[in-house]
Amino acid sequence: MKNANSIRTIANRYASQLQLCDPKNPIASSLSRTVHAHMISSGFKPRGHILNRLIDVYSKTSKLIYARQLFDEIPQPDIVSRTTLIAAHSASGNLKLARDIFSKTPLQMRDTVFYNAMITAYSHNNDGHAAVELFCDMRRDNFKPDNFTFTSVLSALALVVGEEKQCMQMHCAVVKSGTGLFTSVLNALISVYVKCASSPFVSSRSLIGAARRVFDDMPKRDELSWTTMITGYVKNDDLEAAREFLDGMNEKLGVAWNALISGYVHHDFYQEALEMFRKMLMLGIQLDEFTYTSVISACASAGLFQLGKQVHAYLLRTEAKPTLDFSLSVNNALLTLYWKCGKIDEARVIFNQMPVRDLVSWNAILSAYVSAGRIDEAKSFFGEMRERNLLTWTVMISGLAQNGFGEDGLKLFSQMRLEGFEPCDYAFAGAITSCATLGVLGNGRQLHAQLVKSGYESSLSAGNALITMYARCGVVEAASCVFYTMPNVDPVSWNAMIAALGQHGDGVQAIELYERMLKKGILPDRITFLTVLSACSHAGLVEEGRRYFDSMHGLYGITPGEDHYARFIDLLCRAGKFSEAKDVIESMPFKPGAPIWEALLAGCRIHGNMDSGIQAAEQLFQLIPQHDGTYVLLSNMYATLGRWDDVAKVRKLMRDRGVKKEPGCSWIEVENKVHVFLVDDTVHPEVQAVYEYLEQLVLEMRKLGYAPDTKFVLHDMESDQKEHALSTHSEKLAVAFGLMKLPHGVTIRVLKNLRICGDCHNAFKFMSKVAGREIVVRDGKRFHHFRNGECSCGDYW
DNA sequence: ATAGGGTTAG
Repeated sequence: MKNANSIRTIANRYASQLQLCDPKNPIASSLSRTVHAHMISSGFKPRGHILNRLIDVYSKTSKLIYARQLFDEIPQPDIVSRTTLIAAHSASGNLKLARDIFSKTPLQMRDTVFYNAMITAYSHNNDGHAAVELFCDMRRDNFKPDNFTFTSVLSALALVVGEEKQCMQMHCAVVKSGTGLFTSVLNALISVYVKCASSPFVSSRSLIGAARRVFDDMPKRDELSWTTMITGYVKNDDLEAAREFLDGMNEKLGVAWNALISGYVHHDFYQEALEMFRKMLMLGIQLDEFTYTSVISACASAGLFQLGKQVHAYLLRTEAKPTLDFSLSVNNALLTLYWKCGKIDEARVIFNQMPVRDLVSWNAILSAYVSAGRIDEAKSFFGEMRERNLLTWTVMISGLAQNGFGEDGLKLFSQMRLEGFEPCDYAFAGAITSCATLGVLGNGRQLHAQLVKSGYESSLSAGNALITMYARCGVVEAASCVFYTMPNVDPVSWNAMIAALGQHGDGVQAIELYERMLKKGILPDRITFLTVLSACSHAGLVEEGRRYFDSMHGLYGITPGEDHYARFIDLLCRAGKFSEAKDVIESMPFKPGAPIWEALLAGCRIHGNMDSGIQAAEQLFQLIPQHDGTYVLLSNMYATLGRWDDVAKVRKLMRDRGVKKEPGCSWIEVENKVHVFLVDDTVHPEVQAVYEYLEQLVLEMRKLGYAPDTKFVLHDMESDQKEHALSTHSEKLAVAFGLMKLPHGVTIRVLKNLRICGDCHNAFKFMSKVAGREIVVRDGKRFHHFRNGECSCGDYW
């Protein structure tokens, strides 16, 4: 008897000692260990609620092993200890062990709390379906769900909900169960409605309305209720309603303010975001890492470098000791601020100094190098990365594509898949852009098919990339097909399609499309004008071009940049309006740079306007003496005038100055109508010989009855120094007729790419098919005749 | 309950 009493006293003492082991208490872990040790040394065997309490404390202070040990020593664990351990395993993320205990527990032993623990376990580990399923099992087995059950299952449902019906069913169940007065249940219900509203297959308005009604009918609201509604409106793009709610809140809760600030930032309302930040400061609302990261990110997107730095400085001054997590996210935002404001090296310094870095930090620096076109650094940085995600690959692929490394881009795209990443639509867009820069239609088509197969058919970014790809590969029809079947288009799509038409010489159609865009109420931007001006220039639409140029500032308030002026001048000069072009140059608000003089020189070359041409060339020699294009243009201008001595002089000048001719294309006009594309004439030091040869060919063309306005391509196969690919056609000049329909740039890309592959034969097959014209390739005495993708050979003369 | 990397058009 005495013994039993003393044991009870001891037990009570242990119980109260364990009461002190609140998991929030920093010494809880060691204290519980001490108490437990004392039990063992004094021979006290914990049982019942003391044992459960011990298990609970262990599991909540990340000493799960001890908890499990204790549990395993119990011959027949009661329902409380089982419940406790399920919660413990759930907290450590081990769903399997939790489910083991659950399934080994006989039905007659179970109770509602036990089910609640398992439902919560699923919910916390993001397995919404399992949680909902278990909830159904539980009701089927006649266990009565309580308010905790509903809170758990609703938060699980919020993870997976996709249909309005599910929301309504659960709502009914809540009402019937009589738990519809609990704030926590109703909060969870609101969040179910809100989450469902953001799913793409439902009408968000009616669901957010349902959430609103739940909110309005609540007997008691807490901070969470308000915040859930506010974030709900933010997520459903109704910032005004969110703002109304925030203003209706009595308490000024930082979380709610942060949510709205982030909403403003995501919708590009940077001023509003910053305004709220100022107000928070004024009202003395507690700022936290979320506030700082959002505000710095707002500054980054708005290009407010100084302000962003000030916010950071304020943070360092006021926050006593930011935790590592805190500084991580803020530093990540800071990295973006720096690189978006052009301070790439400074961003790298911050990166190096960061105490902790994560993938976000690495991706930010990768984007920095890519955005600056510093591809070598981007490549080596990418190589250093130990961990990569979809975003990493996407940034690198599109970075390569945009900087002219299409082949590398495609290689990386397939490597990415080999490493087990399913490309998202942005990744596809990058790969498609790679195809566009290479002019490889077959590859592009394949990607298009894969894109559709992966379910990204209606993706905006991929669609826009496809338009450009098809256009650059010479199939405008496919480009317009993509454009007209896209479910959603944006200004980028319009620009891409206008450019596609313009590049193909369909200037009138390009302009018509532009007019249609205006009628739809879409505002042109600076890129629209670049494309429209090029299109006019291409089609010789001087009046229209002038009108559009004037409307830029007059109607749309866009100040023309140097690139716009350059295109306008190009337009005027091609039309022979040199005096007007000079007036424009003089009226420009800035000193003319290289693009302006290049446009002038190009026009002079076409019209044989020697005086202005030389003048422009001299300016260019001063501005960019090593630029090969100037020499080519100048020598072509002399060639147009038949002044072969001067051509030779320019060539000599080029050699003396050590200017290397990049492989590429240029063209001259012979007798006003015949265009000749030259690809890399470095192997012909005597350029005169080439031109004489051309003249001879023109005569031959005439004899053969070709129309005098036919464009043809002169392609030197041998000139590709880096390649081994000396195919059958490699040593001679190849002349291709009938490429009018292929835009200049495409011709270069296709030739270059196929030449790299060493497959000239297929290059011409390809072109004959795409251009829909016949191509004749000279190869010594032999000729190859390409027609509609087929080839026949014969003797030339 | 709130935050921090990306894409497409010239």
